[in-house]
Amino acid sequence: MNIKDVAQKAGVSISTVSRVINGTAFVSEELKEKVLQAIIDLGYSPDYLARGLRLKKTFSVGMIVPDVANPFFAATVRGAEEELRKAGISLIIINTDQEIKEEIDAVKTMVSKRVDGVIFMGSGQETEAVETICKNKIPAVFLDRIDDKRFSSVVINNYAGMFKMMEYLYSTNHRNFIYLGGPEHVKSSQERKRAVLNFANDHSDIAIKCYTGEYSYKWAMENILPILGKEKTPDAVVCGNDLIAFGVIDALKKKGIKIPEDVSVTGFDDIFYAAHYNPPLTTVHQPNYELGREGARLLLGHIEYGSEKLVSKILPVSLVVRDSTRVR
Amino acid sequence: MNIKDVAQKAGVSISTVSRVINGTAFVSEELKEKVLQAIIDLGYSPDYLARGLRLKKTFSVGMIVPDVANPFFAATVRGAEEELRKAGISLIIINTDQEIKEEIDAVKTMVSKRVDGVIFMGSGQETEAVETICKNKIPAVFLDRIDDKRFSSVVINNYAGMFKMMEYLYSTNHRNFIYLGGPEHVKSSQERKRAVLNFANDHSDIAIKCYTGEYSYKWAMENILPILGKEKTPDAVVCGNDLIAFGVIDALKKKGIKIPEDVSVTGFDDIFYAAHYNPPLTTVHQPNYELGREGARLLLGHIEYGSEKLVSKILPVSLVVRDSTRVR
DNA sequence: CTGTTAGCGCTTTCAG
DNA sequence: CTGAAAGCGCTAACAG
Repeated sequence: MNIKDVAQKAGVSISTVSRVINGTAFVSEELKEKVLQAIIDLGYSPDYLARGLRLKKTFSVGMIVPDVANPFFAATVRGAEEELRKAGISLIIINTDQEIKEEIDAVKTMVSKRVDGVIFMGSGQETEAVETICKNKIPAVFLDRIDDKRFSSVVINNYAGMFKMMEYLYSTNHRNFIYLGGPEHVKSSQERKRAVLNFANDHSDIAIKCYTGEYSYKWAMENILPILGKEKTPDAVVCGNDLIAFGVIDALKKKGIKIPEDVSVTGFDDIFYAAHYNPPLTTVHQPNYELGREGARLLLGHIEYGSEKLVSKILPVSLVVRDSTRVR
Repeated sequence: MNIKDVAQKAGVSISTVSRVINGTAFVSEELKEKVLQAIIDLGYSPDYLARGLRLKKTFSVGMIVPDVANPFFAATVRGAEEELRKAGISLIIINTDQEIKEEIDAVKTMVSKRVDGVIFMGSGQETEAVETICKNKIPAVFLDRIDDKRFSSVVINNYAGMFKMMEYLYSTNHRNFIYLGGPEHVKSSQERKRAVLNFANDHSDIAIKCYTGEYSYKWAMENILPILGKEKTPDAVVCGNDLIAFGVIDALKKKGIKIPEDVSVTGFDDIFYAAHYNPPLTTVHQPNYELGREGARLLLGHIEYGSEKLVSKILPVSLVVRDSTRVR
């Protein structure tokens, strides 16, 4: 079932069929009618592979993401897919678990698939992967991670978010902090930590201890107690993201420590569950869905208009005060 | 940059290059060496479009899913992607929000993209979409929805899960129920409701009222209070899924009704947040990740081995008792 | 063991 | 306004 069959059935040439499908040239009403009818009769649908081969376009973009099962990334994927679909482009996703080898493989796959562009949410150590993208001149936009002058990116204002959080905690009389951050090599993680540190530096009455590890529930769960063991109990445990905060909360609760009565705990991301956790989490809201949308839009700009203009968009965040913190 | 360039650089014919890439025939060590070197020097990677056009394969499968941003589906997508990736196949996802029109469009896109297969999580009313899949002879497996004799499927044992829940509640002296279920036309929803009804029928001392709507937090939140207004307060509100349960919990809490002291609330799905909700939710655990994996495996069987054998796999579920229910 | 060649289904000159 | 034909990059006969 191909364009030839349609042409035959309609009694025209294949070029005519192509022309009515794509509207690339005028075709007399009469022939157009016949062709359209033949297409319906045969249930024909054009082969995007062949078209792509010819046009050097695949009408698909790849999204490289740490883990779709993580609610944080899921929303971003959804935003991107929706925006792309509007433009008639489909989304291929690959999960990397932030592993460098997987990221490289993912990019190679994208290259072979000849995707029209790539949306990349990387580990922050994706140098080889990035080089491959560069070498193959694939339009790409980076989300909330690396900041590489050669690419467009959209990032969330991690620094400002965490700074706001510190301001709030300070204003509610928290002075003694433990900071539990994400991986050292991840951009967002660095920014959040930098904000905490800078704020602390500006206030001589603040005491703070920083630990970094993974952006995960499990890591926090396993490490907060040992850490707490060797520090004096803080006023607040400030966490690099909500998952870490959840781990901290659960570990502390199990230990009989009350939140927020004994210690305040804060997160970052405001994933869906944050509002419903026990206790509801004070955190920084970030527009994940928007992140995906904006990324897709930027990429579309590069693809459709071949826009060479690099854009770095910064999405604003906002503080959400709930019940995991209290005035001291 | 194509196979011809490589051939030229290596001083061999394109077929030789093709042969070393695909290992489809013996090539002398000498030439193989040269070709491999040329590939590296040029940074060549084969064009899957062209290969696909020739082979009539795209090495990609489509996954049609209501909403990746929904944690329930996200895990399934992840499971499928992982399994598929192992087999060198990539995953194209499309969100439909369970809208029939979107489902049909999604299938059409898949047809045009000539995906090697489709994993479908539909609304339950996807007849036209299904017909299109049939007509185009696309290998497909259905997940947790429709049960159509023409396709393989993997479903979660919804009936057994909800039945277990009712048994548990009955054994803990709940007699008066309100059931808040998902959409009438969704298979999983029907099964869950059927279990509730059957159980109730077998026990003359049970009183129950059933309401159905959407599998969503919002719907539950908006509807539970009006419903409660016209019924006498039940021992338990049994919900079609966790999202509904969350909505119910939040609505009741806001109204000052205590859970589980005043009324027990149960969910279904055991999404990540269920364990951390306030209160932690008694629910039925289902293996979402496994669902995706199994679906992918079945599909791979159909694609790779052209297996015509239809398989219907039923994944077991288990009851998870937490703190949103109490013995009465 | 290696090279030549014919398509896969489509778009797009180039003629008419 | 319409058709014939070339060619996108690749694989797989077929011939040597």
